[in-house]
Amino acid sequence: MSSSSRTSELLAWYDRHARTLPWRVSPKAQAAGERADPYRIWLSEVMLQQTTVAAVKDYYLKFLQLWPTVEDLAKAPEEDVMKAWAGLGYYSRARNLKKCAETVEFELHGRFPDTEEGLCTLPGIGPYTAAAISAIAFNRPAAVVDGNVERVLSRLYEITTPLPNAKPEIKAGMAKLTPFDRPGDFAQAVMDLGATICTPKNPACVLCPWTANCKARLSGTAQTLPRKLPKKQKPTRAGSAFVLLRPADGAVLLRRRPPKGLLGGMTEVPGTEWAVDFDTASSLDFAPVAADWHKRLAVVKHTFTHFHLELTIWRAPAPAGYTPPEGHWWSSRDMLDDEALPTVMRKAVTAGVE
DNA sequence: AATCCGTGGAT
DNA sequence: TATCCAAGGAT
Repeated sequence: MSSSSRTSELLAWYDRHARTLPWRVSPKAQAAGERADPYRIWLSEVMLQQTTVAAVKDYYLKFLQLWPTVEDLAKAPEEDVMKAWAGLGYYSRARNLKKCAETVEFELHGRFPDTEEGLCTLPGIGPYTAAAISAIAFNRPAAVVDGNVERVLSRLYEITTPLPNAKPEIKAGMAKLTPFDRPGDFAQAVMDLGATICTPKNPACVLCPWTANCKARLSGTAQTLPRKLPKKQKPTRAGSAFVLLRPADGAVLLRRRPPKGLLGGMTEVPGTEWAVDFDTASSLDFAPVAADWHKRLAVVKHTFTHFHLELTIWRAPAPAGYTPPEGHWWSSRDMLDDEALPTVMRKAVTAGVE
């Protein structure tokens, strides 16, 4: 079995089973002359970083409607971009998305680089995304390696070296397999295979176009691959959040988080620091204003990438004559949906007002 | 090199 | 309920 034969078998499978996705130009449409738009491919790839297709779809369509071209996005207020991204997570992606759009529009005459090297210099574009854009949007034979490809190839070649140590070997294997003809379709084919057939648990090997020459399948180890280095457990941090309500209409006091770090640049209700050894008893020392604070019964629980959070929620009506300090503002109930509130803060607001 | 950075669905 | 993990990148 030559690698070129494997390649054509998978492309034939892709011609029949390619998923229909909003950002994808199907093999049939390509045959009819339609070409991928680099802006749309880039936008989808950034959104898809560490994020499921299902979670991305609505955000992608919303972004495309708000900003149909890289010029539109480059000229948009960053605040609007953060609001549109709110809830999707990994908010540095949104800030880098905006920066990248500005670079492409104002320094590169509105055109994305077509090589991996050129793409890699742009904010928010790393080795995976550069290869994906190069292959899918510009038809260049780049070796695209994401989590799906790592899983599929570690099984195909029965690579037992744990990730991430196995990455160079997998990258080399993908480079060997990737054809000069239809490299973008091939990359998407391997990713579709990983997403629909060669899944982490209970892979559907009987449906796989590569089943006959998959080493792990033949030796019965597919389920156990890829191996991964053990990850350390998450500590639990605690803190308090303060939901201050404007007596007249119930508007909620909000403020902006610092531009970098966790939830950087996003909107929040005022709160304490989050720490493992947090002392809830002293919470009110950190309240935005002296008021008639009452602790809510429900504690908001939320899990981030590297820690669990238990957030105690306090509520109070704003004292007479209170005006929001610098960097704070009132958000009326019907405006809350439009704020750049990350999910944990939506939970906090909900727990505070209900 | 190791750590930081969200979220929600599947199991 | 707890864990995994999904089209990773920046520092």
